[in-house]
Formats: sequence, C-alpha cells, structure tokens
Amino acid sequence: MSTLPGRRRGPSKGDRRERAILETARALLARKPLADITIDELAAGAEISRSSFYFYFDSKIAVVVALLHDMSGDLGRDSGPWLDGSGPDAESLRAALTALAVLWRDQSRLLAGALAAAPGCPPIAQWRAGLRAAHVQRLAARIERDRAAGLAPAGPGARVLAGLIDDLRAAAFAGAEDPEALVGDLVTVELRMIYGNFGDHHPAG
Amino acid sequence: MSTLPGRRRGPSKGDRRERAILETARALLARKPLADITIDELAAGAEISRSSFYFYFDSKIAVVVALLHDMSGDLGRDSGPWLDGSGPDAESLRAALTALAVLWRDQSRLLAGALAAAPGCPPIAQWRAGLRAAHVQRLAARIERDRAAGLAPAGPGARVLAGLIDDLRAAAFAGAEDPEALVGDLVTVELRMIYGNFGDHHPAG
DNA sequence: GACTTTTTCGACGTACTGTCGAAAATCCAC
DNA sequence: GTGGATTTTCGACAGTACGTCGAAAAAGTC
Repeated sequence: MSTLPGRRRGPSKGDRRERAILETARALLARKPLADITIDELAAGAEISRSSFYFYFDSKIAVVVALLHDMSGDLGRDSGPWLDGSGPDAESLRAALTALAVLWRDQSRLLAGALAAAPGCPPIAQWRAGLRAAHVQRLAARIERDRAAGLAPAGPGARVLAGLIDDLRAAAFAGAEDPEALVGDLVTVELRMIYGNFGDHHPAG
Repeated sequence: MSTLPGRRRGPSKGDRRERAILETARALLARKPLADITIDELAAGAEISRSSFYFYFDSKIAVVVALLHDMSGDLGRDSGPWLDGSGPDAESLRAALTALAVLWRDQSRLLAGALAAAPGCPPIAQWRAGLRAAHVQRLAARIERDRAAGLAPAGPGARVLAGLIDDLRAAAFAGAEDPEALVGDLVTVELRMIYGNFGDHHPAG
C-alpha cells in the first residue's frame, strides 16, 4: 500500500529512519512550500545520504502521500453530526468547518502543495478524489433527505451541489491566510447554497 | 512590462519568432499540461535553438504570462450586464457564466496550469490576483447596492462573499471536464449565495 | 562596404532526479 | 560467536532540464 520498495518486515533501524524522513518533511513543510523541498533536504534531515532516501520512499511524492494518509482520519473529524443530521443546523455545520479550518491552519502547506500537485500526479489525485467522493456522497445523501422532507428547496442535482460545496471549501481555505476567520461566513454561504435563506442565522461575532 | 530582455523596437524577423513561440505554446497546451512542456519543445516549435528562446522570453512562465495577458480581455467579457445590473437577474448571470465557461473549455490547460503555478510564481499570482480583485470589486459593489435597496439579505461582508463566489467559479471550472454543463447550476448557486432563495428560478433543461 | 543592431547558437555550469552494484551493518539460527 | 542471509548505506553514474556567456552570423543603415 504505502510505496515501500525494499523492506519486508520487522520494526528495525529502518523504521526510525522512515519516521525521521516523515518528521523532516513535516518540519520543512512548516516553513516552505512543497515545491521548494528537495530530496537532499529530506535525506539530510534524516541523517542519511540521498541514495539511501530511495530505500525508504520512491520519491518526494511518496512521502507526501504518506503524510496525507496520516491526516486523512482527521479531515472528516467532527463532520458526523452535520452530515448525519438534517435541516439547516448551523451549529453542527460550524463544528465541522471549524475542525477543517484548524487542520488547514496547521497543515496549510502540505494541503496546498497536495492540491497544487494533484493534477499531474495520480497518487495525490486519487487521495483527493477519494476524500472528495466520500464527502460528496454523504453530503448529497443529506441534501436528498432534506429535500424529501421538505426542509430544503429543489435545485441542482444533490451530487453536483455537494461537489460545489466541497470545491468551495478547498478553494476558500487554500486561499485564506486565516482559515478560521472564514468559518462563520462559510456556514452562512453553505446553508444558503442548500436551503436558500430558509435557515438564515445571525452569526455572533 | 512583458518581460522581453533583448529587443528594442522595430517589427523584424524576431517578431515572427516571438509569435511562433506563443503559437507553439498554445498548440502544445491544447494537448498536454503546462508542467509537461519544456523550453526545448517551445524552441523547436519556433524552429530556433533552446538558447535562442531566451532571447525572446525569460522563461516558460514568461510565455504563459504573455498568453494570459492576451486572454485577460476575454475573461470578463459579457459580465457587464450582470455586474452593473441589480437584483437576482438569472439571465445576465447566465450570460456571464456561459462566456466564462466557453473560455475554460477552450483554454482549460492554460488556465489550470496558471492556477496551479500561481502559488510560488509571483508574476502569475499577480495576474490572478488582479483579475480576482477586479471581479470582487465590482461584484461586491453590486451586492452592496442590492442590500441597500432591500433586494438582497444581509450576510457575510460583501467583499468576502464576492471572493467566495470568485473562488467557487475557479474551483468548479478547473475541476469540471465540461464547464458549460455547470453553468445552470452555478447560476442557481451564486444567486442563492447572494439572495438566499429570494430569486429562485426554474432552470430549463 | 563599413558600422551598428539584431539574432543565433554552442559550450558551459548548475540543480535536481533516479538507478546500480558493491560494501557495511544488522539479524538470526545454530 | 560464527557463518549466511537480510537489511541498510552510499558512491558513482546517467539523465533531464534550466539558465548564462561570449563569440559569431544575419539583417538593417548610411
């Protein structure tokens, strides 16, 4: 699964190195964009030679994919109540968006780099497509439920609408210097996209 | 302005070459992504050596910027009626979005490549920022006008809302295989973002 | 036909990527 | 602990693409 060419089994010295590479990548991503990071740096950070790097990962992208996978779990965190609920529930939506915004704040370069690299890089594109599909799937189901219940007006196909909402989130967070500051407005906008202004609320602060 | 290092004036042989480079770039972008295009190919297409390429452009990016500038005029085309009008006018919005979708259909690789390269590439980032600012400016003004006139409900700051709409367009068109198919749904969604469902309309087909 | 400007290109230096094969370190059974 | 297998390391090499320099050829000017 995770593109490791050489190793067979056994948590040995190599494991420490692999983790060191990942940690180095994280550290470097905290202060420079993905495109500016070279394999030399990754190897140096893990205190191995550049050639040795290739024993652990096939490429810089493979490292990124590993980091992304580590994060996948967190990405949908706190979205359950919103996605499984019904009606224009601003609070559960706000919780979902806040969790996402915090993640973007902490990992913006990793996420931005991944999004930028996705076209033209199948493994990353697949990762993104998987997350997107999962979100669209659940959100579209929620929209259909609400429409059937008369809570939401008809409109674009539920999957299309859900896709637009997913796109909007990614674009908005990717472009923002302070993602958390956007949460309130995104709540309003997403609710309007789904409910019109059935559910308009008055954001506090 | 357009980063031309060598030439002084006079429409000479060099002009043909410069145009040849741009045409080659256009042609290549029609069938492969920007990242896969090399300066060798650009030079070969214009029938000059790679070194000669640098006489005309500073880099591949400079070529892209030139192409983008050629296109800037078309980007806002047919948006006037929508941006200068008032109220939930689905038809003028549809016209604006259709023109944009057609542009995306024809130049998707150039635009997608530019958007992907923008972070980490100041000249392209500036181009994008300029367009975005212009759009946000006019759209925000329109929103404020409508709110003052009681045509649109209060909500996120007009500039923020306009920014989200601009982001949504870029993300939606960038991700779509058939941008024109999205226009109808985008009309609905943008109107809802601004007006709630004050202005819900019934899209035909 | 000299003189200037424009245009061309080969040679060079750099940065980064990825592969190969041999050696060193480590592990494991006996 | 020693011998053979496995894991890990790295130097050397080959490839690709970028961007610069300076000298020369081509074109334009008087």
